[in-house]
Amino acid sequence: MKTKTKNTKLPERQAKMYAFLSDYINTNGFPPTVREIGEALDIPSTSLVSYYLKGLEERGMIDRESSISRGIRLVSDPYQPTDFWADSGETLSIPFLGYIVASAPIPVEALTGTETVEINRALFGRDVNGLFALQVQGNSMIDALIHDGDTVILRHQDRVENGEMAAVWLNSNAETTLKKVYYEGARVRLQPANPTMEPIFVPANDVRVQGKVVMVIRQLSN
Amino acid sequence: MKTKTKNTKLPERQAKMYAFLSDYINTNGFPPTVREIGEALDIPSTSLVSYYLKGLEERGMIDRESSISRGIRLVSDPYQPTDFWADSGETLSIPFLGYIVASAPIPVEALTGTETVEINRALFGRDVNGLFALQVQGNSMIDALIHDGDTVILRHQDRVENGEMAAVWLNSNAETTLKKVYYEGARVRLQPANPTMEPIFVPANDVRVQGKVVMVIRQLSN
DNA sequence: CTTGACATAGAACAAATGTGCGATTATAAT
DNA sequence: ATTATAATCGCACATTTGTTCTATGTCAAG
Repeated sequence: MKTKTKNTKLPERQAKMYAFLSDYINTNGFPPTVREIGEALDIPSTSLVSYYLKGLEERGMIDRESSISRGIRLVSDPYQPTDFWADSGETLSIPFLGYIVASAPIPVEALTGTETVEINRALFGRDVNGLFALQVQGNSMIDALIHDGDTVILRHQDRVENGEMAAVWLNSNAETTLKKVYYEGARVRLQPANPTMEPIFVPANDVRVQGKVVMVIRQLSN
Repeated sequence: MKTKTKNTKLPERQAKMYAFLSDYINTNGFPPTVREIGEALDIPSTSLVSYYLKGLEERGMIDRESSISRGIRLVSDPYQPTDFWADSGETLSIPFLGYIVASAPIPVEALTGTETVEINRALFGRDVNGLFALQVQGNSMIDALIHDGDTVILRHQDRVENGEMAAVWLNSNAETTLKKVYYEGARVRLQPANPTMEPIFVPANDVRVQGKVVMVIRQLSN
């Protein structure tokens, strides 16, 4: 029996819509029309798009000018006409999504914050897409050489290469951790960055990669 | 930044129009309509606005999507968000002195020419003097949660406040290490950043502070 | 004065676009 | 089962909006 693979119904659609809006504005420099949104998200009626749009507006995620075409504005976004990641030449503005704690998955959907982390582009490679920043809370990731208060910058992706450090969600343990990931057939080896610590092994279907760790920044007293 | 009149002088009307476009987009998050432009600039006919718009497009100042409403995009608008991290484009060039290894003191002079590490000024406080960067070699500082290859940024000073992380040279041990420093009378307690590890105690005259750790940056596969 | 490029109106038009509303279906609560 | 609520669909409608076409005005060069 086939189902519609809909685990989350309410926020899912809205989140996708917001993502599309953000993406569209980035690439085009102006917001999409109601119909364009519908086409992109397979919403066949314009009124349904309106419906969702109203929802997003009520949540304070977007801002609209009534009756005017393309009158959508992302509230949480300082709308750079050129790029959401605010690639202003030298500096990258990486959205700061919140905190990463061992006891909860990474808040992927909650990209409502206006906060950003300013990093020099020179520190990154050419691919600066999908980056986001989290601040580590607690010392539970000390085996990844990550300290309480550190800022980690990740690239959102659900698959990493062998040996890359990733934020992974362990279903059975119900926790998020930062480890080097090695796929070894049906199981996955999670290797702490600290070479003096032992790896752990979990079934492959138990890990969910939430993003690849690209950088760790520790700011101390200044 | 401001646009200057170049070899081809931009007609007054078009310059004003470009300014208006920029302003409108920054204010509203989406471009204006032909008629809105007309109203703002006292151009009574839409066709005349089109006329100017075409001119701007031919000059490569704007980009348009034909036939779609508000399909205007500024080609080179250096829009700076004034409210956020103003001046976030500022970059600090921190001299890169070389490598820090456990077995040797920190080099005092910059070695190969003028290598620098580019860091965003926003990440630092106001005092940006005496900063220098070192790259950590080896895993000997793992108790400071510092990984092989990490870049540490230090401020050159020979005295730190209690609890601050510093690069210290231990005379008797003949090694450099990164530890939190606590002056306790005649002796100094060197506390690893990793709270699970035990501190070590050394005579006060045995430690030589080489600099205060201001930041740690770990770059991973990108 | 004539010519011709440039600037300007004005209006008509087709397409694009946001909105409203009734009708239908799904979901959850009672 | 029944009811209430949320989700969904279609479609018509009224504007909004970009384009085009014709006509006119300006002004410097020939």
